[in-house]
Amino acid sequence: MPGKPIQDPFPDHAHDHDRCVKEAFDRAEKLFKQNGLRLTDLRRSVLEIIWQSHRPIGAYDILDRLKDGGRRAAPMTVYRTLDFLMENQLVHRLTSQNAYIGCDHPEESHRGQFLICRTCGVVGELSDARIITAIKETAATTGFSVEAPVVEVTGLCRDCVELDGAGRGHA
Amino acid sequence: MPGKPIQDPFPDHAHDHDRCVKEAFDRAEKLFKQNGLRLTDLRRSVLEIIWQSHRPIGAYDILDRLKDGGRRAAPMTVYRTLDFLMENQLVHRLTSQNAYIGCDHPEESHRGQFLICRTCGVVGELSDARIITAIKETAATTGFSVEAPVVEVTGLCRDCVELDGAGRGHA
DNA sequence: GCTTGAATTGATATATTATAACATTCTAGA
DNA sequence: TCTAGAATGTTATAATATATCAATTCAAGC
Repeated sequence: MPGKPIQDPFPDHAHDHDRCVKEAFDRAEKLFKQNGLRLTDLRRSVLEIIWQSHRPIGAYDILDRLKDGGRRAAPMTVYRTLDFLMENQLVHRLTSQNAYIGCDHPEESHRGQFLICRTCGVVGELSDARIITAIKETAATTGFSVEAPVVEVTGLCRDCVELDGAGRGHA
Repeated sequence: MPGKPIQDPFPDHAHDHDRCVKEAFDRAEKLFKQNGLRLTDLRRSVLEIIWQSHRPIGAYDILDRLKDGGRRAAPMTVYRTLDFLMENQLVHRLTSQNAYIGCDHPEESHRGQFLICRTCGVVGELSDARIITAIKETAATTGFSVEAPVVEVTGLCRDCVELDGAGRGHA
């Protein structure tokens, strides 16, 4: 069994998730400092909730967890915070899931392409030039100029393929 | 100015839309006959409403038009009918728009890739093997097995690019 | 420290999209 | 004609998202 490559976009079921979270916060803090943004308690909490797993989470689930954490909150609270985090590329919205996922490279402006495991729910983000090129060139044959490609792919992740889609929970 | 190629997936702003509608119905009738499905008044009406333009239409807008047409209807009526039409590939759902669009090749089981013009709202459907291949192969590098790729691309269509995004209404 | 304006958050209401559950009607075939 | 299954009607509600205005907090300059 080969280990997970360094640059593998898809989190292994047995990876060190605490490290993911720590790195996500480090990146966020750096980004906020650089851009003069405020990393408020609310934003920090929402980001933390989103990074509790590699599964997309819905706005109302985020809301519930905020309340569990003792914070007064309404839907607007969550949506506003999500909008802010998305503007700064710390979070992406998966339109096919009505749910939100953390992004591990907020520095670069991008939309990303997402692999969503049907069984375990884990999401991996790609940034593949070949996919984008194929879309742009195909679109161009009909004169269409691409601005915002949405690519969200459901299927089975490496680990769930091995389990033949039996599935099991994990971070 | 070159004319629109025969197989162009993107409808020209000045195309003969009556012909689109007629052909859509011909295809639907053929499909229903072949598969022993019932092309009821309701299904026919919904299909007709959807084909009134090449722009995606929301379920509640369909509902309104059904009512305008003198039909009693509730949201369920529309959603059930949409589900049926989607099962039979006569209609696709655009997840990024929460809206529905007619499909001109229901014979083949497929998901399609969509070009959505930000300005005029018109949608063109692609079936490009290269895009799918790029997605599958990239996914495979991380062991991910693709089942249902969602590709929805917003941008500017040929006509709106020429107008520099000024836009104007049409079928 | 104080003031002030902008950013952030709170709070209330409502819009939009979609599904659940059960009743009734229609239709094709025995 | 009868009947079973398909289709539609009906009512209620869930799930997702936005609009609006008020209150609070924060950072910068005085």
